Parts: sequence; structure tokens; C-alpha cells
Amino acid sequence: MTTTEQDGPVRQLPVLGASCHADEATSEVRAVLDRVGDKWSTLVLGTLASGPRRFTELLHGIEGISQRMLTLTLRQLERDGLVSRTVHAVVPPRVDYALTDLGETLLPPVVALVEWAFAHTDAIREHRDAYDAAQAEA
Amino acid sequence: MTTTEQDGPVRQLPVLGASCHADEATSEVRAVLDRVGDKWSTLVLGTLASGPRRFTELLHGIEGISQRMLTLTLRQLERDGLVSRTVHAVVPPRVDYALTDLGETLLPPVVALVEWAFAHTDAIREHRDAYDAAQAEA
DNA sequence: CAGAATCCATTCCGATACTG
DNA sequence: CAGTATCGGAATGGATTCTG
Repeated sequence: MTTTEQDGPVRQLPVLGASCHADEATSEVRAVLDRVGDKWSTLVLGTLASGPRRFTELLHGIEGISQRMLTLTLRQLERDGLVSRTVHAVVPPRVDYALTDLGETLLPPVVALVEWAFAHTDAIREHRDAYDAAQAEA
Repeated sequence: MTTTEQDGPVRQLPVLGASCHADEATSEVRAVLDRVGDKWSTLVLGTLASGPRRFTELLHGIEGISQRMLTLTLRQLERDGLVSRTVHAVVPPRVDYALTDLGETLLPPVVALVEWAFAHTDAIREHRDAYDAAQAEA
């Protein structure tokens, strides 16, 4: 055998492998990874971590987000039960967004990931620079 | 005050907030979140978790991935130092891909996230169904 | 075998205008 | 204030073809 070990077809980490691609839980797992990988979702989640916010607060508090993307992002988070939407029957309209209990529990894993990224920032940058430099001379 | 607490402008979770958007470490953090959110990256990482693989092994082991996307995905992972690429000077060509030490350390946080998703699959599905049902009657 | 390059359909997203 | 609706450019990604 040429590789370190193999006793059958391509094996994969159970929770990450394509094998779990077929079962029904996959779409929810992907939904979560999609939210985490989505720039605006993480910023909305991070902003709501310190308490409820109104639509406009989020719009102005998150640099660079468009009204359209904020709406779409909030709808997705709301649909998955990570964020709650509360409409106050007043004039002018007031809508508060907040993390749900479910949304709160998602924060620790996401923060762990971000902290991993912070901890390895230098390593990643060095690899990138080395890679780019190697490509440059081609 | 109307919300739970506020003593200034919109505050955000330090590691997730837009405030960290300005500093230089941000691009690396986003790079990591992008990889985690990327369907093919997670599947490649998950497949390599059990040992080195050749290009074709990955191509056929990961259901649905195209040659183009496998190449692109591997290049990104390689550029960030998460995956190593080893060319063997033989005929026909043989190229082995493997997780680097850095790549190995990324697995636990990612797995934690996936396990969160698994643990809350039902809750998410229920919220979705409820949300979709509510939309349907409009 | 392991890719690089090209073509093309789809999707995404920002900007803008309009509404209750 | 808090959206919705529409349009057009940009980016994404699959299928295909070609190469060392």
C-alpha cells in the first residue's frame, strides 16, 4: 500500500464526510455551516450578541451591509430560529431583532472557530505569502 | 431605556463584530469562516481527516464535486496552509494531498460546529416548517 | 493522472425606486 | 421606520476540451 493506511474505499470523518450527505439531517447541517460562512450572518449574530437591536440600528451598526442584504440575512436567521423578530404596533413602526435561546447556544462554537482563526492568523498569512511568492515567479 | 442595556453606540461581540473589520487580522478570520462555510472545503477536509489522498481519490470519493471545483478548493486550502500537496516524480503522475499540522488543529472547532448542528437539527427543522407554514397563508 | 483553459447558465448582490 | 420589488453587473460553478 502506498498511503499510510486504507482498508477499503475512501473514508471520511463521519460528521464531515460525504457519507452523511445522503441522510436527512444534512440540509440542516449545511444550513448552519452556510450561516457561519456567510459574512453578514456572522456580523448580525455578533451584533445581536450584546442585546436586541432595531432594523436601522443593525443597518447602520454593520458597516457596508445594504438594506437588501440585512433583510435577507435576518429572514434566514429568523427562519432557522436563531433570531426572533418582534413588531411593536406603534407609529412609526418599531421592529426588534434578538438572538433566541437557540441562537445563543450557537455563539460558543462560532466564537471558538473565530478564536482559532485569530490564534493562527500569522501562520495563515505566512503560508499565503509564501504561496503567492512561489506563484509569482511563474 | 428600551432594550436590556446600552451605554453607547451599537456594540458587538468583539470577535464577531464589525469593529474588528478594520484591523489586519480580519481577512484571515474571514478566510477561515469562508472555508468552513464552503461546501466542498469541508468535505475535502473531512475526507483528508482519515489520511492522505490522491487527486482522483478525492474526485471520486466526494460525491458531486467537479474536477474544476476540486482543483480550486485544494488550491485555496493549500494557499492557507491547511493542506499539503506532494508531487511524486513518476509516470503516470501522482499527487498526494494531506492535512498539515495546521489543518489538523482546525478540525476540532469545525467538528464542534457540525455537532452543534446535529444536536439542533430538529429544532431548526421545526422552526423552518413553522416559518414556511406562516408564509404560506399569505 | 492531474491539471489548466474556455464557455456558458445560474446565482448573487448592490443600487434604486416605491409602499404601509 | 421597516420593509418590498425590480434591474443590471459581477461572481460562481458545471461541462467540456486540451495538455505534459
